[in-house]
Amino acid sequence: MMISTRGRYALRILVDLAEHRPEAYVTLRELAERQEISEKYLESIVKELVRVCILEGLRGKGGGYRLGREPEQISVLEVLERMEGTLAPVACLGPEGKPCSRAAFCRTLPLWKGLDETVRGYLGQFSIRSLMRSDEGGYDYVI
Amino acid sequence: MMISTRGRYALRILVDLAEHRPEAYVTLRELAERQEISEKYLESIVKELVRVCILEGLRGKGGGYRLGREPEQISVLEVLERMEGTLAPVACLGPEGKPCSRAAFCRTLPLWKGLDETVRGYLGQFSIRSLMRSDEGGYDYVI
DNA sequence: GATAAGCCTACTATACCACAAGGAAAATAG
DNA sequence: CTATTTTCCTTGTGGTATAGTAGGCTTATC
Repeated sequence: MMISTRGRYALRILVDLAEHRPEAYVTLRELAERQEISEKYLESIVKELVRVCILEGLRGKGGGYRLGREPEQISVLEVLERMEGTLAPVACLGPEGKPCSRAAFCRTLPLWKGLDETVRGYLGQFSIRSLMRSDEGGYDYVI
Repeated sequence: MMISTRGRYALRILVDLAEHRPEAYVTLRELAERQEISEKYLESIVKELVRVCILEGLRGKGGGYRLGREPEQISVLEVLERMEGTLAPVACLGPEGKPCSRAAFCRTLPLWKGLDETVRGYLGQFSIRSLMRSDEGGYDYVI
């Protein structure tokens, strides 16, 4: 499986926050219940999103989490790359990209480079806004 | 990492076989040495490729492995799907696709479906032939 | 009889995944 | 000031998958 729960849950709670009371703070408990995700596990995901300013956290009563930017300013690609570490199909294209000794004559490297570009190009088209139900971009599913 | 060594090694040895003496049988030892892959580990990969008739094995002296089809008839997508089990980005799109209870209102499912189609569309363009070196003289065994 | 695939079990080592536990720190209400 | 709320932070844990390693036995071919 290419996308782990960390990336998937992150997208889901971001869309949830964008759809429910965008300026208010929503508690972790409320998010976890609505999305049917373990509260403690979700905490570790949300922590990362706060760290990179995609989310804002507020402590104390009336606190919780809200989006750090407008939904259209949050790229699906960025969220997934943050949460997954990398989306690169092979290690030599990853962030720690240690150059492979066979790279000069590797028959498959161009294939992986193209795949990487294809995936990033696809995911780069979407924002949290484009995943929302209210959006008119063809993702309007009837419940 | 999205593509494991099983898929990557499989592609590499298929291209290797396509480039070196396409009609002859090549021993596992020769393949392993040339591709710098552990012989025992490669055995498990090759076994699977024989099982699905992408490779042909011949026992005894003069035996080894050769392609079971022409290089242009072997799809990169097929090889990777065989070796990786699935390329689906999320479990609910995989082969054992257990339908998620949230599918009806899932905001991200269309995203994953599109990603799956994008990846399969990209990889479906390539064959083992298209990964072969064809610009320099020595290795170009065009059939 | 040498060679080499085919098949089998078992074992290690590492890493990541999906979560759980408990407490510290900060904000707010009374 | 105290109690409550809620995030923030560190640590641990069981399970699964990856990437091998090791060895032996069978079968087929030259």
